[in-house]
Amino acid sequence: MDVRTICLGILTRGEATGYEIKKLFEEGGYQHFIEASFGSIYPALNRLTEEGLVSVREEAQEKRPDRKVYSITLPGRAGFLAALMKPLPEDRHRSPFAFAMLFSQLLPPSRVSAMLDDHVRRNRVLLEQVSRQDAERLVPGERFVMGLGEAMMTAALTYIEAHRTEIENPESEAAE
Amino acid sequence: MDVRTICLGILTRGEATGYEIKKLFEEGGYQHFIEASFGSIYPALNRLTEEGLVSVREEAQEKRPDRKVYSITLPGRAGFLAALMKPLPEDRHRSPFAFAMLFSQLLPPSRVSAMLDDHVRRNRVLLEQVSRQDAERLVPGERFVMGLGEAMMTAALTYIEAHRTEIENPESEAAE
DNA sequence: GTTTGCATGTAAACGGTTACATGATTGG
DNA sequence: CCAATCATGTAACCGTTTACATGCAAAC
Repeated sequence: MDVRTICLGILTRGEATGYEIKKLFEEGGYQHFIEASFGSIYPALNRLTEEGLVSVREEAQEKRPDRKVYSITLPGRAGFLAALMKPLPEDRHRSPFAFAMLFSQLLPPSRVSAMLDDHVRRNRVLLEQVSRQDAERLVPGERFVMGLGEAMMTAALTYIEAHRTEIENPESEAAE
Repeated sequence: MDVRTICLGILTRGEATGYEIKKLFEEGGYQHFIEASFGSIYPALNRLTEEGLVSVREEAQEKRPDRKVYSITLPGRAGFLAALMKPLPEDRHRSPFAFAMLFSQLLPPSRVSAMLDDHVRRNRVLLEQVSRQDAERLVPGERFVMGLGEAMMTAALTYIEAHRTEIENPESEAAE
């Protein structure tokens, strides 16, 4: 799912600036599944404007930099819907953490523990950000996605806590 | 985690051809966390060879194309370890599926159901591939990672089955 | 007879990240 | 005083994907 489509989707919820879109990626509770950087958002928004899928309104502000507020247009809505109607790209979960764990026996146990701690910490932060969202305010789709993220991260944390000793201690023999 | 490092890691387990490395990504039980295409594997292997991190042995075969069997060298092992000792890139879970679900109320219910079915099916295939691995043969790190993948995918499937009706039926009112 | 498996590679295109540039204001 | 927040943007770089090229053998 490219940044253009993502921006379009966010704008179906209401107008926003590039800056606000980025914020949403950081604090909206979607962090687990989507993200984008300024370097991709701003060009995407400009291109969408050229193509007439969004419109801009420039707002001068005092004591704050000027902002460009983007709104989705009718062709934009149609284009977004069309994008969701064709086959979605596959999900991809790229995990340097999991990759590294594959080789735990080559690493000093302290390094393995540090990686586990780090991963657990990160996951907990994400989980908190999800649970901080006010469920009342969300549409069913959002509730569903956040619940899914919560379920997956909770499962990961539970699993890690239950099994980390198996790779932290260079076990000699397992009694099976 | 770039393809170079991934190839290096795989080769710590024993020699392999580019083709076999790709296979491993498809059937090794890591699918959930790592993948790479031929277009990135072959150039990576060539570069690693130039840099002396791996060595090649060319094998002529009858009735099969010739193959290049790669082995990791001592500098290669050192380089790999060094890569795992420095801070890992963050995990990223990019999910066009989750993104689309955010907008379920804009879509025809049949489309939402189809997306859910599709996602469930894909997850089940992945899960099967993981459980097909012979745990006896795996090192602890591998068992850990596959168990983690299993836990996360199972949690996702369970969640989806329990909550899909909430976005499949355009609920009028929720009784909270 | 067509698809699948084996096997390696290249080139172009793509999408995205990172770093840089600018600059005022507010909070710690 | 320094860091963070608000706010937009560009350019270089990077790694990867996609499509293409080649070709035989076995299985269906």
